[in-house]
Amino acid sequence: MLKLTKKADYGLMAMKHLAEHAEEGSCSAKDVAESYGIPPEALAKILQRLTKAGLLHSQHGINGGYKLARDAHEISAYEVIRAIDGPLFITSCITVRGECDQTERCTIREPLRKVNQSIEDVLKSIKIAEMTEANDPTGGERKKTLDELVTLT
Amino acid sequence: MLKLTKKADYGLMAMKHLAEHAEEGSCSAKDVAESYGIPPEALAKILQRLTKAGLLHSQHGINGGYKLARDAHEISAYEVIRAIDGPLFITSCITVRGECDQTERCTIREPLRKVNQSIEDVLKSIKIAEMTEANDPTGGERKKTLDELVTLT
DNA sequence: ATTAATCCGATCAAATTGGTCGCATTAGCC
DNA sequence: GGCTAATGCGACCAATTTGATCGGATTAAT
Repeated sequence: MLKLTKKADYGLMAMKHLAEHAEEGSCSAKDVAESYGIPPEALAKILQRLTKAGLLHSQHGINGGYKLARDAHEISAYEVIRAIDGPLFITSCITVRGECDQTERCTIREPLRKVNQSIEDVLKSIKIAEMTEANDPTGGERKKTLDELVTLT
Repeated sequence: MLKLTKKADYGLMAMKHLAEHAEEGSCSAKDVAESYGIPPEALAKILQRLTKAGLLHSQHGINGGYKLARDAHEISAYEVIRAIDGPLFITSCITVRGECDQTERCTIREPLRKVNQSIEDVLKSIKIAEMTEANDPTGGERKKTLDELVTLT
Protein backbone atom coordinates (compact mmCIF):
# COMPACT_ATOMS: atom_id res chain seq x y z
CA MET A 1 0.00 0.00 0.00
CA LEU A 2 3.00 2.23 -0.44
CA LYS A 3 3.70 3.03 3.14
CA LEU A 4 6.64 2.94 5.44
CA THR A 5 7.02 0.07 7.83
CA LYS A 6 6.48 0.69 11.48
CA LYS A 7 10.16 0.11 11.98
CA ALA A 8 10.96 3.02 9.72
CA ASP A 9 8.46 5.12 11.61
CA TYR A 10 10.07 4.13 14.87
CA GLY A 11 13.47 4.89 13.46
CA LEU A 12 12.47 8.36 12.34
CA MET A 13 10.88 9.09 15.68
CA ALA A 14 14.01 7.94 17.47
CA MET A 15 16.27 10.01 15.23
CA LYS A 16 14.12 13.04 15.83
CA HIS A 17 14.22 12.42 19.56
CA LEU A 18 17.98 12.08 19.51
CA ALA A 19 18.24 15.26 17.48
CA GLU A 20 16.23 17.16 20.07
CA HIS A 21 18.26 15.78 22.94
CA ALA A 22 21.62 15.99 21.24
CA GLU A 23 23.05 18.35 23.82
CA GLU A 24 22.26 16.12 26.76
CA GLY A 25 24.67 13.44 25.59
CA SER A 26 23.39 10.04 24.62
CA CYS A 27 20.01 8.44 25.22
CA SER A 28 19.44 4.79 25.96
CA ALA A 29 17.16 2.77 23.74
CA LYS A 30 14.95 2.16 26.71
CA ASP A 31 14.48 5.87 27.31
CA VAL A 32 13.44 6.52 23.75
CA ALA A 33 11.15 3.51 23.69
CA GLU A 34 9.37 4.61 26.84
CA SER A 35 8.98 8.14 25.54
CA TYR A 36 6.89 6.95 22.62
CA GLY A 37 5.41 3.67 23.76
CA ILE A 38 7.56 1.62 21.40
CA PRO A 39 8.44 -1.96 22.36
CA PRO A 40 11.98 -1.63 23.72
CA GLU A 41 13.39 -4.74 22.07
CA ALA A 42 12.06 -3.71 18.69
CA LEU A 43 13.54 -0.27 18.97
CA ALA A 44 16.85 -1.70 20.12
CA LYS A 45 17.25 -3.63 16.92
CA ILE A 46 16.34 -0.58 14.88
CA LEU A 47 18.92 1.57 16.62
CA GLN A 48 21.51 -1.11 16.09
CA ARG A 49 20.84 -1.02 12.38
CA LEU A 50 21.09 2.73 12.31
CA THR A 51 24.40 2.43 14.10
CA LYS A 52 25.71 -0.10 11.63
CA ALA A 53 24.62 2.22 8.84
CA GLY A 54 26.76 4.95 10.38
CA LEU A 55 23.91 7.26 11.31
CA LEU A 56 24.34 6.80 15.05
CA HIS A 57 27.17 6.32 17.48
CA SER A 58 26.66 3.87 20.28
CA GLN A 59 28.15 3.74 23.74
CA HIS A 60 28.18 0.51 25.69
CA GLY A 61 27.92 0.06 29.40
CA ILE A 62 26.35 2.05 32.12
CA ASN A 63 25.10 5.50 31.17
CA GLY A 64 25.63 4.50 27.58
CA GLY A 65 23.24 4.94 24.73
CA TYR A 66 22.96 6.41 21.28
CA LYS A 67 23.60 9.78 19.76
CA LEU A 68 23.59 11.14 16.24
CA ALA A 69 26.75 10.49 14.28
CA ARG A 70 26.30 13.71 12.33
CA ASP A 71 24.48 16.96 12.68
CA ALA A 72 20.74 16.64 12.32
CA HIS A 73 20.90 18.88 9.28
CA GLU A 74 23.13 16.37 7.53
CA ILE A 75 20.95 13.31 7.96
CA SER A 76 18.08 12.77 5.57
CA ALA A 77 14.93 10.79 6.07
CA TYR A 78 16.00 8.72 3.11
CA GLU A 79 19.10 7.49 4.87
CA VAL A 80 17.11 6.46 7.90
CA ILE A 81 14.46 4.67 5.91
CA ARG A 82 16.95 2.94 3.70
CA ALA A 83 19.05 1.80 6.63
CA ILE A 84 16.01 0.17 8.18
CA ASP A 85 13.91 -1.04 5.29
CA GLY A 86 16.62 -1.58 2.74
CA PRO A 87 16.64 -0.18 -0.77
CA LEU A 88 13.28 1.07 -1.86
CA PHE A 89 11.87 0.15 -5.21
CA ILE A 90 8.45 1.45 -5.92
CA THR A 91 7.84 -1.27 -8.48
CA SER A 92 7.29 -4.81 -7.39
CA CYS A 93 8.95 -6.07 -10.53
CA ILE A 94 12.34 -4.77 -9.56
CA THR A 95 13.96 -6.80 -6.82
CA VAL A 96 17.41 -7.00 -5.32
CA ARG A 97 18.26 -9.99 -7.45
CA GLY A 98 17.49 -8.28 -10.69
CA GLU A 99 14.36 -7.54 -12.55
CA CYS A 100 11.01 -8.97 -13.51
CA ASP A 101 11.02 -12.61 -12.55
CA GLN A 102 7.86 -13.29 -14.45
CA THR A 103 7.82 -11.49 -17.73
CA GLU A 104 10.22 -9.73 -20.00
CA ARG A 105 7.45 -7.61 -21.32
CA CYS A 106 6.94 -5.48 -18.25
CA THR A 107 6.79 -2.13 -19.93
CA ILE A 108 6.09 0.11 -17.01
CA ARG A 109 9.47 -0.22 -15.34
CA GLU A 110 11.14 2.68 -17.00
CA PRO A 111 8.47 5.30 -16.30
CA LEU A 112 8.08 4.08 -12.75
CA ARG A 113 11.79 4.14 -12.20
CA LYS A 114 11.62 7.88 -12.64
CA VAL A 115 8.84 8.12 -10.12
CA ASN A 116 11.03 6.10 -7.82
CA GLN A 117 13.87 8.52 -8.31
CA SER A 118 11.59 11.43 -7.59
CA ILE A 119 10.46 9.91 -4.33
CA GLU A 120 14.04 9.24 -3.35
CA ASP A 121 14.85 12.85 -4.06
CA VAL A 122 11.99 13.99 -1.89
CA LEU A 123 13.09 11.85 1.00
CA LYS A 124 16.68 12.90 0.57
CA SER A 125 15.66 16.52 0.78
CA ILE A 126 13.99 16.02 4.15
CA LYS A 127 16.50 16.29 6.95
CA ILE A 128 16.00 15.17 10.51
CA ALA A 129 16.50 18.71 11.67
CA GLU A 130 13.57 19.88 9.59
CA MET A 131 11.24 17.46 11.24
CA THR A 132 11.85 18.98 14.63
CA GLU A 133 10.35 22.30 13.66
CA ALA A 134 7.21 20.89 12.14
CA ASN A 135 5.61 24.17 11.10
CA ASP A 136 8.07 25.38 8.54
CA PRO A 137 6.39 26.94 5.51
CA THR A 138 8.81 25.40 3.03
CA GLY A 139 6.39 22.73 1.93
CA GLY A 140 5.08 24.77 -0.94
CA GLU A 141 8.50 25.50 -2.26
CA ARG A 142 9.53 21.88 -2.14
CA LYS A 143 6.39 20.92 -3.95
CA LYS A 144 7.27 23.22 -6.77
CA THR A 145 10.70 21.75 -7.29
CA LEU A 146 9.08 18.35 -7.37
CA ASP A 147 6.81 19.31 -10.18
CA GLU A 148 9.86 20.31 -12.12
CA LEU A 149 11.51 17.01 -11.37
CA VAL A 150 8.73 14.98 -12.87
CA THR A 151 9.11 15.81 -16.50
CA LEU A 152 8.85 12.35 -17.95
CA THR A 153 10.88 12.07 -21.14
CA MET B 1 9.43 -1.37 2.09
CA LEU B 2 7.64 1.47 0.34
CA LYS B 3 6.76 -0.28 -2.85
CA LEU B 4 3.68 -0.80 -4.89
CA THR B 5 1.85 -4.06 -4.63
CA LYS B 6 1.98 -6.43 -7.53
CA LYS B 7 -1.67 -5.74 -8.07
CA ALA B 8 -0.93 -2.09 -8.64
CA ASP B 9 1.85 -3.06 -11.02
CA TYR B 10 -0.52 -5.33 -12.90
CA GLY B 11 -3.11 -2.60 -12.99
CA LEU B 12 -0.69 -0.08 -14.45
CA MET B 13 0.49 -2.56 -17.04
CA ALA B 14 -3.09 -3.30 -18.01
CA MET B 15 -3.97 0.37 -18.24
CA LYS B 16 -0.99 0.98 -20.41
CA HIS B 17 -1.91 -1.94 -22.62
CA LEU B 18 -5.47 -0.69 -22.98
CA ALA B 19 -4.17 2.75 -23.81
CA GLU B 20 -2.04 1.33 -26.60
CA HIS B 21 -4.88 -0.73 -27.99
CA ALA B 22 -7.60 1.85 -27.52
CA GLU B 23 -8.40 2.03 -31.20
CA GLU B 24 -9.03 -1.69 -31.55
CA GLY B 25 -12.05 -1.56 -29.28
CA SER B 26 -12.00 -3.45 -26.02
CA CYS B 27 -9.61 -6.11 -24.77
CA SER B 28 -10.59 -9.06 -22.65
CA ALA B 29 -8.92 -9.62 -19.32
CA LYS B 30 -7.62 -12.91 -20.60
CA ASP B 31 -5.90 -11.24 -23.54
CA VAL B 32 -4.15 -8.75 -21.33
CA ALA B 33 -3.17 -11.41 -18.83
CA GLU B 34 -1.64 -13.60 -21.51
CA SER B 35 0.26 -10.69 -22.99
CA TYR B 36 2.18 -10.18 -19.77
CA GLY B 37 2.06 -13.54 -18.05
CA ILE B 38 -0.26 -12.35 -15.33
CA PRO B 39 -2.58 -14.87 -13.66
CA PRO B 40 -5.90 -14.25 -15.41
CA GLU B 41 -8.11 -14.48 -12.33
CA ALA B 42 -5.93 -12.04 -10.45
CA LEU B 43 -6.03 -9.55 -13.28
CA ALA B 44 -9.78 -9.95 -13.61
CA LYS B 45 -10.32 -8.76 -10.08
CA ILE B 46 -8.02 -5.83 -10.64
CA LEU B 47 -9.83 -4.75 -13.78
CA GLN B 48 -13.12 -5.02 -11.97
CA ARG B 49 -11.88 -2.66 -9.33
CA LEU B 50 -10.67 -0.21 -11.92
CA THR B 51 -14.08 -0.39 -13.54
CA LYS B 52 -15.87 0.27 -10.27
CA ALA B 53 -13.55 3.22 -9.74
CA GLY B 54 -14.68 4.64 -13.05
CA LEU B 55 -11.36 4.31 -14.84
CA LEU B 56 -12.52 1.60 -17.22
CA HIS B 57 -15.67 0.68 -19.06
CA SER B 58 -16.58 -2.96 -19.25
CA GLN B 59 -18.57 -4.89 -21.79
CA HIS B 60 -20.10 -8.23 -20.92
CA GLY B 61 -20.66 -11.15 -23.15
CA ILE B 62 -18.87 -12.47 -26.17
CA ASN B 63 -16.31 -10.16 -27.72
CA GLY B 64 -16.61 -8.06 -24.59
CA GLY B 65 -13.79 -6.70 -22.51
CA TYR B 66 -12.44 -3.50 -21.07
CA LYS B 67 -11.48 -0.13 -22.46
CA LEU B 68 -10.39 3.14 -20.95
CA ALA B 69 -13.19 5.30 -19.65
CA ARG B 70 -11.25 8.45 -20.47
CA ASP B 71 -8.40 9.50 -22.67
CA ALA B 72 -5.07 8.13 -21.55
CA HIS B 73 -3.85 11.67 -21.03
CA GLU B 74 -6.57 12.21 -18.45
CA ILE B 75 -5.82 9.22 -16.23
CA SER B 76 -3.03 9.46 -13.69
CA ALA B 77 -0.99 6.71 -12.14
CA TYR B 78 -2.26 7.90 -8.80
CA GLU B 79 -5.85 7.10 -9.70
CA VAL B 80 -4.91 3.62 -10.77
CA ILE B 81 -2.85 2.89 -7.70
CA ARG B 82 -5.41 4.32 -5.38
CA ALA B 83 -8.24 2.38 -6.98
CA ILE B 84 -6.36 -0.85 -6.44
CA ASP B 85 -4.44 -0.40 -3.23
CA GLY B 86 -6.69 2.09 -1.51
CA PRO B 87 -5.60 5.38 0.00
CA LEU B 88 -1.88 5.62 0.45
CA PHE B 89 -0.41 6.85 3.66
CA ILE B 90 3.31 6.85 3.83
CA THR B 91 3.27 6.74 7.60
CA SER B 92 2.22 3.62 9.40
CA CYS B 93 0.74 5.68 12.18
CA ILE B 94 -1.97 7.13 9.98
CA THR B 95 -4.68 4.65 9.18
CA VAL B 96 -8.11 4.85 7.63
CA ARG B 97 -9.75 4.90 11.02
CA GLY B 98 -7.81 7.86 12.26
CA GLU B 99 -4.37 8.30 13.58
CA CYS B 100 -1.76 6.80 15.85
CA ASP B 101 -3.35 3.94 17.69
CA GLN B 102 -0.44 3.58 20.00
CA THR B 103 0.86 6.88 21.10
CA GLU B 104 -0.26 10.46 21.11
CA ARG B 105 3.31 11.57 21.07
CA CYS B 106 4.07 10.60 17.51
CA THR B 107 5.77 13.77 16.43
CA ILE B 108 6.77 12.85 12.93
CA ARG B 109 3.31 12.79 11.46
CA GLU B 110 3.18 16.35 10.33
CA PRO B 111 6.50 16.40 8.45
CA LEU B 112 5.77 13.05 6.87
CA ARG B 113 2.33 14.15 5.83
CA LYS B 114 4.03 16.66 3.58
CA VAL B 115 6.19 13.97 2.08
CA ASN B 116 3.06 12.00 1.53
CA GLN B 117 1.49 14.91 -0.28
CA SER B 118 4.55 15.32 -2.43
CA ILE B 119 4.45 11.69 -3.49
CA GLU B 120 0.78 11.96 -4.29
CA ASP B 121 1.54 14.96 -6.44
CA VAL B 122 4.22 13.06 -8.29
CA LEU B 123 1.94 10.16 -9.00
CA LYS B 124 -0.90 12.45 -10.01
CA SER B 125 1.34 14.15 -12.52
CA ILE B 126 2.16 10.89 -14.28
CA LYS B 127 -0.46 10.05 -16.86
CA ILE B 128 -0.99 6.70 -18.48
CA ALA B 129 -0.32 8.23 -21.87
CA GLU B 130 3.14 9.28 -20.78
CA MET B 131 4.09 5.77 -19.85
CA THR B 132 3.44 4.48 -23.35
CA GLU B 133 6.17 6.46 -25.04
CA ALA B 134 8.98 5.76 -22.63
CA ASN B 135 11.35 3.78 -24.79
CA ASP B 136 14.48 5.74 -24.06
CA PRO B 137 17.40 3.32 -23.89
CA THR B 138 18.66 4.19 -20.44
CA GLY B 139 18.59 0.60 -19.30
CA GLY B 140 22.32 0.27 -18.94
CA GLU B 141 22.49 3.30 -16.77
CA ARG B 142 19.71 2.04 -14.58
CA LYS B 143 21.38 -1.29 -14.11
CA LYS B 144 24.50 0.40 -12.90
CA THR B 145 22.68 2.42 -10.29
CA LEU B 146 20.92 -0.74 -9.23
CA ASP B 147 24.16 -2.58 -8.74
CA GLU B 148 25.36 0.21 -6.56
CA LEU B 149 22.23 0.02 -4.51
CA VAL B 150 22.58 -3.67 -3.86
CA THR B 151 25.60 -3.37 -1.63
CA LEU B 152 23.31 -3.80 1.34
CA THR B 153 21.23 -6.89 2.03
C1' DA C 1 31.54 -8.14 41.05
C1' DT C 2 27.51 -5.87 39.86
C1' DT C 3 24.82 -3.41 36.94
C1' DA C 4 23.17 -1.09 32.92
C1' DA C 5 23.56 -0.76 28.66
C1' DT C 6 24.49 -2.19 23.59
C1' DC C 7 24.83 -6.23 20.44
C1' DC C 8 23.22 -10.49 17.87
C1' DG C 9 20.60 -14.35 16.38
C1' DA C 10 16.60 -17.21 16.42
C1' DT C 11 11.91 -17.68 16.63
C1' DC C 12 6.92 -16.90 16.65
C1' DA C 13 2.49 -14.71 15.81
C1' DA C 14 -0.12 -11.51 13.15
C1' DA C 15 -1.05 -9.03 9.09
C1' DT C 16 -0.71 -8.39 4.36
C1' DT C 17 -0.45 -10.02 -0.09
C1' DG C 18 -0.81 -13.03 -4.19
C1' DG C 19 -3.27 -16.40 -6.19
C1' DT C 20 -7.18 -19.79 -6.90
C1' DC C 21 -11.75 -21.47 -7.13
C1' DG C 22 -16.70 -21.45 -7.68
C1' DC C 23 -20.68 -19.49 -9.15
C1' DA C 24 -23.72 -15.86 -10.90
C1' DT C 25 -24.66 -12.60 -14.61
C1' DT C 26 -24.56 -10.72 -19.13
C1' DA C 27 -24.52 -10.68 -24.06
C1' DG C 28 -23.66 -12.29 -28.72
C1' DC C 29 -24.34 -16.19 -32.01
C1' DC C 30 -25.99 -20.41 -33.95
C1' DG D 1 -33.71 -21.34 -26.75
C1' DG D 2 -29.31 -22.94 -25.74
C1' DC D 3 -24.26 -22.41 -26.05
C1' DT D 4 -20.33 -19.86 -25.23
C1' DA D 5 -17.35 -16.18 -23.89
C1' DA D 6 -16.88 -12.74 -21.21
C1' DT D 7 -17.40 -9.79 -16.72
C1' DG D 8 -18.79 -9.55 -11.63
C1' DC D 9 -18.32 -11.08 -6.97
C1' DG D 10 -17.20 -13.43 -2.87
C1' DA D 11 -14.76 -16.78 -0.23
C1' DC D 12 -10.70 -19.13 0.62
C1' DC D 13 -5.82 -20.66 0.93
C1' DA D 14 -0.75 -20.25 0.63
C1' DA D 15 3.25 -17.45 0.81
C1' DT D 16 5.51 -13.59 2.23
C1' DT D 17 6.33 -9.80 5.08
C1' DT D 18 6.14 -7.58 9.27
C1' DG D 19 6.06 -6.80 14.32
C1' DA D 20 7.34 -8.45 18.50
C1' DT D 21 9.65 -11.48 21.84
C1' DC D 22 13.16 -14.16 23.93
C1' DG D 23 17.83 -15.73 25.27
C1' DG D 24 22.13 -14.89 25.63
C1' DA D 25 26.77 -12.37 24.80
C1' DT D 26 29.64 -8.28 25.22
C1' DT D 27 31.07 -3.92 27.09
C1' DA D 28 32.02 -0.46 30.48
C1' DA D 29 31.31 2.39 34.72
C1' DT D 30 30.76 2.08 39.60
